[in-house]
Amino acid sequence: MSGHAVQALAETFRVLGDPSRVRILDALSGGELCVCDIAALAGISESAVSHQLRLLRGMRLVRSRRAGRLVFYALDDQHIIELLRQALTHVEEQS
Amino acid sequence: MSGHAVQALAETFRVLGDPSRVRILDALSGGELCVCDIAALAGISESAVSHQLRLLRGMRLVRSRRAGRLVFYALDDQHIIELLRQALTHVEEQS
DNA sequence: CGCTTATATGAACACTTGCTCAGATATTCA
DNA sequence: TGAATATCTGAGCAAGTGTTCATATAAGCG
Repeated sequence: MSGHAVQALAETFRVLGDPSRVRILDALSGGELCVCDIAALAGISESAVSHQLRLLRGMRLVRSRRAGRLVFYALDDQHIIELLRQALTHVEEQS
Repeated sequence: MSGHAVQALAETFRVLGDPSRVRILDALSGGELCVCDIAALAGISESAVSHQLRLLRGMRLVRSRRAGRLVFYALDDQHIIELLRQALTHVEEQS
């Protein structure tokens, strides 16, 4: 495996390796949501959600769309959701 | 998704979210190796490898077997390798 | 037993991370 | 325009992370 591939792999997993981001992505797996609804569903402050969304947007895992005062976010990387799903079956089998 | 599942998912991804650990798991994907060979293949100091191997062993991702002065490590979780493989195709398609 | 080699371990340190808080920006509506 | 609402942003901080270094443990061998 090339050094670049190692870095990219680790970076991908690192983004998924945080409970808040997992919650956010899970919330978005049901469809587009505005920031305040993500915050409510994930149980995180709106500021913290906003910070994380910026990170996720930077990594092209989510995309945003403004509608008036609201900004809607949606998943923008089907592979990531596949990874989440596969890992979920893993942790469920494990315990 | 339950709170426990979120925690378990994030923990699983967090372990994979470090270049050294990715390199170690990649080295082991070819089969059982002793600590010094893992260190040489992954390009990490033996001490650092030992620390990471303890973590990986604690999470049941690898298992160890002593043979004289050597300790051989091997992958102990096929799901994790599947995750690595799937993520690898992801990062390759992405760029 | 002493010497050597392989691995494990603990402390210390630099660096990163995710949060909160305060304030900025953007948009709508009266 | 001014007030209200939604989101974003930067600074600061407490907690966590991965490494190195020194040392400990374990096993083989003379």
